[in-house]
Amino acid sequence: MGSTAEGPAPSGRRERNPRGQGDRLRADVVEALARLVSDDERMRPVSVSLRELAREAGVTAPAIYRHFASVDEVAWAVALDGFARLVATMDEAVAEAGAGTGAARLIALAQAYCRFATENRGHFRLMFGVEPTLFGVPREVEPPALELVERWRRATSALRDDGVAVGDVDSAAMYLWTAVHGRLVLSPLISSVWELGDVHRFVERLVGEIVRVGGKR
Amino acid sequence: MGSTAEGPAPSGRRERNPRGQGDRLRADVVEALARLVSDDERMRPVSVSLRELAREAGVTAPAIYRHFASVDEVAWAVALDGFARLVATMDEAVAEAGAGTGAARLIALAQAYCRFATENRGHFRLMFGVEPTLFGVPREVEPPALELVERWRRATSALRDDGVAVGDVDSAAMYLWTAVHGRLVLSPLISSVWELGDVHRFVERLVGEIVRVGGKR
DNA sequence: TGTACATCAGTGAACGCGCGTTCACTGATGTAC
DNA sequence: TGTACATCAGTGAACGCGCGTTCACTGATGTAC
Repeated sequence: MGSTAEGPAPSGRRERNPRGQGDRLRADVVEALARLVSDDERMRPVSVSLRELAREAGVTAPAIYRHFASVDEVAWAVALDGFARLVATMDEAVAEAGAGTGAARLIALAQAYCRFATENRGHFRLMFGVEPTLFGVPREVEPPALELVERWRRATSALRDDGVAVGDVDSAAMYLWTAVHGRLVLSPLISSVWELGDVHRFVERLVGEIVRVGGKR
Repeated sequence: MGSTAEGPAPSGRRERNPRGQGDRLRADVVEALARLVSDDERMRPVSVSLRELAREAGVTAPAIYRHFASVDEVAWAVALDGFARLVATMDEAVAEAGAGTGAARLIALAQAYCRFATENRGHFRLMFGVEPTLFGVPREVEPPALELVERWRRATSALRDDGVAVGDVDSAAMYLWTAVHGRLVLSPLISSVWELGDVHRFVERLVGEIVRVGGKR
């Protein structure tokens, strides 16, 4: 799906793709939707029209049909792209922190998760919409989510490298993920109330508590 | 705002309201939107048209304008109603568990939160939309959210009644709320993966961990 | 090397539809005298 | 008690608009002979 820089990309007139590479429009359309959905200016709801999407991609509306049956399909592609990129980001973060302790790697993983969420709000919203549907079409969200589950689980069980007795790995991983995710989702509602510092400090505290509960072996 | 039973209400023809009570349509419209947004059959996205809303309320479109300037306003009313009802539900649950320990009351509070979320998915989605906007209109979400914050805080600090040394109340309350909320939001994605039992067991475990970390005084 | 043809990546016009919004109206109910 | 009037709670028709979708088309580029 390619890396989708969600920055302020130009949305002017496109130049036509060369012969063998019509699929490039597909990627362009996915990027266009990601841009629209994460546009802070307009703060639009998740609903986007096919014509608007075409405009953003610099193309006429019927051209979309060559690659997607509907806007729903594009939204699904954006979500899948988001999962792939989030997993890649988390893997990179863990690899970079490879030299440190297991706790350091877990913190790096969680912080990568938070960074992705704040830097790719459009993707994040599409991926984790409260409903198991995107634009009204039910999707099989679990398979991509499984990749995430695996990362949290691995990083949590790696705490054992420090000699921490992590009891139930699944339970601890779940606990960490849900707390981080909930904090990300709730933060706009309560940012001014609960002055717990930024998300990264929150993550460090959570991991610290898990380690403390587990205790040293 | 009245109690909005989100059940399968009839949406046929309305009979006109008597003279002094035109405001009853206002409540009817709010209920109609809550019904539409939480309609599992159609699983519609958050976007609803004013005409569709009018149909659901059994009224013609212009009649909406007497009470609301736009669908956004109705959505906001639904969200506010949801906050009020959630707070009321939590208060009731705590009152009912009043005889038990502080931990029991905290568990009752959290479980009431979960019950509301699963039984009022439409309200819940509107209240906690990832974006701090409803239908594109930015709203002052923090004031109603403050009521919730206060409840979590009070119930958490009440753990002291059991002799539990709750360190930083805000921190513990935040931790519990975000974990519960995140679990609710993520559950459709991972329900089959993480077999941690139902939400209520999850809540009990979370509270148990807080108590364990705090320890007895 | 030239030429006919096929394919590809879209365009532009057109359709019928539901939308938000306005406006003048209707008819039931209350109120003043 | 009767009657004129005001108000209230909506209706119904109409507007212009953007939408999703279809269709025939265009013109550039590759391929066969």
